[in-house]
This record gives sequence, C-alpha cells and structure tokens, in this order.
Amino acid sequence: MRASHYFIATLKEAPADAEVTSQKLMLRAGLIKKTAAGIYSWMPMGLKALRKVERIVREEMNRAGAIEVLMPAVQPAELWQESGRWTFYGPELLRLKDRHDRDFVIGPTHEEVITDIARRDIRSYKQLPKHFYQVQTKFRDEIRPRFGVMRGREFVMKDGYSFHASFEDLVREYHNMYATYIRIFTRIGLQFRAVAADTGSIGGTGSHEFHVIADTGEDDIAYCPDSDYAANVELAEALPASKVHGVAKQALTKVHTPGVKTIADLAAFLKIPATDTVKAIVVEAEDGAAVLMLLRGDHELNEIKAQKLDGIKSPLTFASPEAIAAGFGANPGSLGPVGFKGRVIMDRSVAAMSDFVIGANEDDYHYTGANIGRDFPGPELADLRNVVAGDPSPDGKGTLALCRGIEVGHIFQLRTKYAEAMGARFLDENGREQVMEMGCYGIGVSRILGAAIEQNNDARGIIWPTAIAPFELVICPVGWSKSEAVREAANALYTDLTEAGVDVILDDRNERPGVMFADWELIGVPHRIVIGDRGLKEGSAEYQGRRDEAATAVPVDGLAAFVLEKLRA
RNA sequence: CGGGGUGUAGCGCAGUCCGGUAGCGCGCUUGCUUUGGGAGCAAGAUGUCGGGGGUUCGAAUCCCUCCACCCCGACCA
Repeated sequence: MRASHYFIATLKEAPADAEVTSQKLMLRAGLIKKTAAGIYSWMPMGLKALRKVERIVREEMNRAGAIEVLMPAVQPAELWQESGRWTFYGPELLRLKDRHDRDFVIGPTHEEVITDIARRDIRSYKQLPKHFYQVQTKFRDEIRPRFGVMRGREFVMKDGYSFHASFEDLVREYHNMYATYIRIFTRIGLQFRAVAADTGSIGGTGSHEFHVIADTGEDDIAYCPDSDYAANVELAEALPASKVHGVAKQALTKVHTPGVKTIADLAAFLKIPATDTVKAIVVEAEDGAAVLMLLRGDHELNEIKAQKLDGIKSPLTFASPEAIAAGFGANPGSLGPVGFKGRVIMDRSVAAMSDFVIGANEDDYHYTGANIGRDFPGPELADLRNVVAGDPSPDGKGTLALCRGIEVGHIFQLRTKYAEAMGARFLDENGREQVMEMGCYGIGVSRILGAAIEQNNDARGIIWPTAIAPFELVICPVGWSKSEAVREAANALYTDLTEAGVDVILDDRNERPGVMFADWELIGVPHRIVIGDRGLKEGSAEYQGRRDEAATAVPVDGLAAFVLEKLRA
C-alpha cells in the first residue's frame, strides 16, 4: 500500500470526551470515528487491524472443528418470548417494531436463533455434536457506554454455540474451546489470564472468562502468583478463617456514638482498627423478611455469593428503611445481631473475632466487647465477602493477589437451559428422545483492539502486536520528491517486501521526516525502515522497531532479507 | 432514572457573568523558502454560535423549551 492512496487522518489532540488511553489513541490515530454514543465507524486503518483479529479467530475456530454461519442481527420477538428472555432481559435489549407493528429485537446474542435452527435441522444423535459460530455485529443498549470500543453499544463479537448428545461430550468441547481460546489470545499477542467465572443468570455448571490484564479493566480478578488459580472476585472463595475466636475478655458495653454512620466513622470515633468492628447489612429473604448479614468491618459484601444462599432473594435486594426500622428499631449505621429475632448469617471471618464492636440497634449507640455465643446466638456461617489481597488461595497453594482485567472471552456450559425451553431434542441410539446439551463461547473481537492498546502503548502512541497491526512495516523515505536515489531504494524495497507477502506501507506523501515519524508512531506500526540520502551515501538504511530506543544502520544490500528476518522474530 | 456539567470552524479552546453583529492555537488552501523528529514567511478559505420559541432597536450572551454529548451514582448483565 502507498500512503498517498490510503487514508491517514491523525489528530494532534484527542476529542475532549475520550477517557481512556486506548480510546484517545484510536481516535487520534484515525482508526475509529465516533458516530453516536457507544457507536463507532471503523476507518480503514482500524478495520485492517479488526480484520486481522477476525482472521486469527476464524482460523483457530475452524481448526478446532467449529463451522461458520451468519445469523440475522434483527430477530423476531417470538423466539425471545419462547426462551423467556423477552421479559427477563431488561432495557439493555433494543426492541423495535416493523411496519406491521410486529416486535423485533436487535440481537445482543444469538442463543435463541441458533437453538431454533438446531431444533429444526438436528433430529438424530448421528448429527451431533455440532458447533456453529459467527463473527457479527451485536447491539446491547448499555446504560452508560464508555471507554470507546471497550464498552460500546454496538460491537463485533465472535459467538459460537455447540450442541451435544451428552454432558460428557459438552465437557469435551468445553475443554477444546478452552485450549482454542488460549491459542487465539496467544497468537494475537495479548497478555491474558483464564479465570473461573460466575455463570450468572445464563446458568450452567462451568464457566471461564479470559481477561486481558490491564489497570483500566472493569473486572476484579483474584489470582495466585504461585499457582494457576485465577477467578473473578465475584466467584473467588474466601476460605474459612484458620483460627477459632479467642475467649471473651471484655464485657458487653453500650457506648454513645453520636453521628457515627459508617465503619470508617466508627473506627475513627473509638480509635480502633476497622478489623475490630462488625458491619451489619440487611437484605430481603425470598418471603420478604429481613435477613441480617454480618461481615468484618473492613470487608465488602459479595452480592453474587449472598444471593445464591438458600432463601435469599435473587437478585439481591437490600431491605427498605421501613423494614429495617420495624425489625431492628434503629436505622442503618447502628444495627447489630444483639436482640434481633430474625435470620442472621455471618461471614466466616467474623467467626474468628472476639471482643468486637457492633451496632446496638439503637440510633447513635454501639456495643463494644461483643462476643458470639455469649451476647447473641451463634448464627449460621457462610462465605459472604469479596476476597482481598493476602487471603489464602482456595487451591491451598499460597496467597491471593488482585488485579484488574478486561474480559475478552467467555466460555459457558449452558447445559439444557435453551434446548429445554425451546424444545431442541434428538433421538438417541435407543430411539429415545433427549434434550440437547449446549455450550456457548464468546470473544469480544472489537474489544480486543482496545484491550491490546491498553496493554501496549507509550507516550508516542500505539505499539501493535505484529499479528494485528494495521501494517507490519512502514517505509519512510526522507526527501521523496527530491532524491531519485531515495525513491529508487524505497520502491525497490517496497516491491521486494510486497512480493514476499509482507503487509507494508510506503509513505510517499512527501512529508517532512518529523511528521512521518510522529504519524507512524501514533498509529503504532511495529517496524520502520527509513531511507534517506544521508544513509544511502554509506550504502545503508535504518531500521527501528517501535519499542527500540534508537535506529540501527542496515546495509541496503540485503535490506529485504533483514526485514523478513525481523518480522519472523 | 437521580445529581452535576458541556454544546462556538475538522480538532482543542476563549468570548456568555456585564447584549452591540465572532476570535485564538492546531489543521486546511495558495505561493516562496525549507527538508533526519510534528518547519518559516506571506496571503487565504471555513461558523444555521446544538434546535425551536420568546424578550429587545439589536441575542453566542437574557428567558422558556427541546435535543445531543460527558461525568458521578443507581439500575441491569
């Protein structure tokens, strides 16, 4: 490609509404243009990178035995009513009516459509297993789209759905996809981690997310530096405390704590660490009754864990101020288990505490010296909190650390949720009708570009992994219009590399060197050759990798061979 | 949905309080000079001042209303 025939539209300043690094750089480099909130146009340079990601995904999916299809973006409401998600999904699902006043949705995902296809065309165990996938634009009407292509409303996703005659075969395919995803993200050049994940409302028994490790990620990941363990904090188990609580030394004492509403207030007022306090959170049971949950003051309630407990309303619902006043006789900030008649659930780490501080169920009063068993009945124990750095790893191999991740892939064992609801059945070897087992496997294709940039950039711009760079190499001739020798050398190299299959761009715009360098460093092309009269006099050109501190001289003879060697490295 | 903020040239912004007919930097065009890290000089083009309505002799500026976008939160996966 010659730059004069291409479209290069870099900006010195990023639009004011861009927040994160990848978004600013993608806009400044001219890879994308914002068309509406959370909706972007892909410009030539950005589309080129997107296509490279898609290509790697397709190659690896095909290699793994999946078959590509393309399903409609616009789907009839009937399918969503059948699965139950028409009512369950909420406003994130973009709904519309056609001219006949019939309801449709713009697909945020395709379980319904693919299940409809499978139930019509697959009738025998002999046709199973099958894995269909597509690369397609999805739409989710996010309340607050942000971070450019990392959390857009419209985005490109690879979604695959597998159908099986048995659970065992689903598990086999799940492992196949797990390995395939590792291949895909490794080929793309991302630093990533597979983490155990909550299956959420989609249900199922097994689920892993693939996260690109980056500080701007929206998910908290707990991992063990000494082992393979990694899990979304939503799921990571906080093990029971190793020690039993000590013997009570203090008497239960009611103290006046005027205006103290939070644990931070309480610790400051009493001049004690937050670890000596217990926080009380009141949620609703399935029957609407108030349930008291106790956590150590410095810990956070994990809502996913809490709502999974028997009898607790899901999604987790905090008790209303009226219900709290009725059940406790006090307002949040002064609540505790002493004297409370309802159900109490205590986090495992509270069990190790003694002589702690807890709300007295009277506004502006707390108890000090509280002890389990002596001052209130020993309640049921559960894992209620988010793990924190330093907690023991659930696999018993060290302690946990925390980091942020960008979710770029997710694999689920869906089991029979959709097949059951929509009647996707087949006849087994014995002629008996069975419900198909399903798996689903997603990759956020457009999000990967943002994630890759979050992970690979510097003050000058993007630093693409070569596998997904818009161009692998740029040739920058200095003095293009002036020097016949420069033009000849640059054209010769361009021809050689093009014939060798290198994705190269020749910057024949006749720009000043500073402009060229700044543009290509912003765009993030990983390899650069500079050809100028100064070097040609010595018979040399210059090579500089995007991460290199300085350029190195390379003899013009054998320049193409040198570049090919660099690209292969 | 609640709270806050912003909308002026392609991008970044000033001007709005205190009404008088729109400006700066970058970018763009032309010419000359320059040419190894975002060039210099000169000349130029580009605005429904987010939309509509109102007040006024006169509105970017004051009032009403609608819209878009952003931030914080809530909600939702």
